This record gives sequence, C-alpha cells and structure tokens, in this order.
Amino acid sequence: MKNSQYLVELIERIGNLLRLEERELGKADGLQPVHVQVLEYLALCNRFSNTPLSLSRYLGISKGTISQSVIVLENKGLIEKAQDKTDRRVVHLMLTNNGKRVVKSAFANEQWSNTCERLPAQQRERMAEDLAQLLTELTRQHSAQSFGVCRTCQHFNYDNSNYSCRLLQIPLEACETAKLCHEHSLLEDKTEASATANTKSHTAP
Amino acid sequence: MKNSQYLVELIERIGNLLRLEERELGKADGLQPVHVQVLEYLALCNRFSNTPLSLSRYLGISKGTISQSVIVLENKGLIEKAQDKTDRRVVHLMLTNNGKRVVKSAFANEQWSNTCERLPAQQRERMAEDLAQLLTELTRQHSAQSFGVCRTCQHFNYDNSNYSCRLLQIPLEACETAKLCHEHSLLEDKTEASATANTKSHTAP
DNA sequence: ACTATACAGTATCGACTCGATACTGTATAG
DNA sequence: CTATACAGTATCGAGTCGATACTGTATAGT
Repeated sequence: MKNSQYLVELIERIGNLLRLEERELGKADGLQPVHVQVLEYLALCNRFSNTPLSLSRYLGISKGTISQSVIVLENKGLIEKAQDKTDRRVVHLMLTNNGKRVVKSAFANEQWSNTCERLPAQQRERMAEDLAQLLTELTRQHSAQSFGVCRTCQHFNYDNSNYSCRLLQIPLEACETAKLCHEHSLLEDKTEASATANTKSHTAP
Repeated sequence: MKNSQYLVELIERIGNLLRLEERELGKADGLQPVHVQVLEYLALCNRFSNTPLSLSRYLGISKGTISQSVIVLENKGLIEKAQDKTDRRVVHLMLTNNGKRVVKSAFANEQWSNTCERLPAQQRERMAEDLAQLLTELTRQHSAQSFGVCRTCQHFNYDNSNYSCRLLQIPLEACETAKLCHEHSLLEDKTEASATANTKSHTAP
C-alpha cells in the first residue's frame, strides 16, 4: 500500500514534468499543453479515430471541452474538419500541412525521448511492458477505451497477405496497422491478464 | 527512439487518467486537480518545504499561479498561512483540520492504489525503481529540484541516534525524516548514477 | 550605515480549460 | 413515422496559467 502510494506519487511527478515540457513545446506556436496532445493524437491515430469524440475519450476530457480546443486549433490553421461521408453527424479532424509541421517539430524537440535514451535499452523495454500493463488495468478500472495499436487488436485480421478489421469489415493498408484505433480491444490471451480480469478470484490455486 | 516514443505515450496516457481521477476526487469538495495535488503535497512535505515557492517548483507551475490556487484553498478553509519567524518574506502553508480530512479521504478513495495492488509486488517494486531513475534523469534535464524523502538526502545525518540536516544545521524528529524536502539532494554514490551524471563520458572503461 | 540587488510572494490581465447544460442535426429502432 | 439515441456545438461561470508589474524583506558591497 505504502508501495503503491509511492508509485502514484512518482507517476504524478513525471506527468507534471511532461506537461511542463508540452507547455514549452507549444509556446512557440501559442499552444496549450492540450493542443499539443491533440495534434500528437491526430498524428498517431487511424482514419476511424480522428473524431472529437475519440479525442475526448483518449484525453479523458468532455466532448464539449474538446470542441473548444478544436475550434482554437482550427482558427490557427493547424487542423481541418471534414464531414463523414456515411454518417453525417460525424466529423473527421485532419492535420493541415502546417499542423503536420508543428507536430513533427514537437516530436523532434521532445527532451523526453533523449532522456529515455539515456536509460539502458533493456530497462526501457521492461518499463514499457510494465507501464502498458498498468495502463490496461487502469483502463479497465475506468471502463475506458484501450486505444491500442490496430495490429494488436482482437479484431485485427491478417489473411493471405491482406490486412483487415473484422469489426468494421474493412480492408486495411499496411501502414494503418501501426496506428491507434478507438475500437481497439485487447487480446485476452495471457493467463495473467485473464486472471486479473476476474474481479474476485476464489483464491483457489 | 521508437521505443522511447512509446514510453512517452504510455506515461502521457497514464498521467491523463490520473488527472481524470483527481478531478473526480476533488469534485465532492469543488476542487480542481491542482488543488488536490497541492493538498497532497502539503500532507507529504516537511516544515521547510510548505511554501508557495516550493509548491510551484514541485508542481512545475509559476509562483503567480500557485498564489491564486492558494487563495482559493484558503477561502475554502482547507489551508492556513503563517509567516516565517526568521525570514518574514516567507509564508508557510498548513493544512487545517478540514484540509487534513479532505486529503485523507482523497488518499483513501484513490482508485489508483487499488489498481497498483493488483500488479505483482515484485513488479511494483521494479517499476518504482525504474520510474525513480527516470524521474532523476528528467529532474536533471530540467534542472529542477529532486524533492526526495529527507532520509535519502545527501545532507541527512544520523548520529548517536539523533537525526539532523547538515545543510540547514537543524535537528530532525524521526517522523520528519520520511517527508519530502525541497532542499533534497541526491546521493551520487551508485556507479551507474555517477556514470550518467557525466554528460559526456569519454567511453573509457 | 546605506544603497543596490536578490528574493518571496501578490495583484491584475487576458487567453484558455473545463464541466454543465441546453441545443441542433442526423441516424436508427420499434 | 415517431421515439430515441447519438455526434457535435454554443454558452456560461469558475478557475488555471503565464506575463508583467508590483510590495515588502533580506543581504551583500562599498
């Protein structure tokens, strides 16, 4: 318990430093931390997941709030809206060339990556695994969406050297399979994962 | 590099979930996430570190902003100010009984700890170590203060069953040695740590 | 002792976040 | 064909946040 407390404290502090850095990154373009996060998400997500709603779920803020931030970014000429062809309620957000430029420079100037590089590769690997697992638990707890990479999804299908999504019944380009999807659903294969999924185990071996 | 990018993304998402939870925790008392963080910090720090300036350094925001939040918390009757006896520029912030109650309930209702509990103890331990190291690197990079626990500090002194701080030349109570200090300075003993401290090593064994 | 300077904290301003609420327009089920 | 669900927006008010300019206190240099 004391142990967990310490872990929370650590992540909280690291998160604060991350926000601090995002603030610095965005300052040149007059962007808030959230704006940087929005642009980064749009650079990483696939074409089904670039909507205001997905954005709000990913960032854990209300859709009304996202709507505001989107307007700001639109006015700055960093993103553009496009109505969905099949469902006209839905809006797709796309980075403009200017937006892509900003995101690129944000990724490039991220001190973070440099800092991470300093840690031994093995440790980085281990941390990524551990944190991914923690995120999975947290996601479950908040009954939030997992937003994983397409090709790690339950619905992902690779057949006859063609990629597709079983859920959406849509073929996928190779490059798309590395992007984030809001429909992402975790594979429940690992025995450990499925064990923790039982909220109350019977403590029987 | 791709690896580091993923690590950053993970921590960012986890950080967002943490803020989301802080928002929920504070809602009952009409508090913003920052307010919760302020109260938690004040509950954890020692008597030299409960000032607006330390707070702003710890949270990575400007002192003007902290000043605002402090006023809000003061108006809500959760903290009190007291002028420092020796340096009258300095203000000490203390939790009122009401404030202590709020912090206590915040800690207790933290879903986080529960989630962390679900991970194997060994993994938690390992993550804490890894993250602590990452935090150290980040702190160095941002030339920020480390804000560690008193008894892990360079200036900490244990002699003849008495605790004291060599820097401030002040005796310490046993319970104080487990609190966060803004004067905290890391021990540079570990060979690994001192190796990374040399920003440009000569790659000589 | 006196002045320059450093420093802790505050006040004020403007752009923005954020949730809450109420709303519009679109899709879909009964 | 009408409920109802849903994606997104507009508006409001409390509050964040940095920037800037300020007050009051400490301390170093002469």
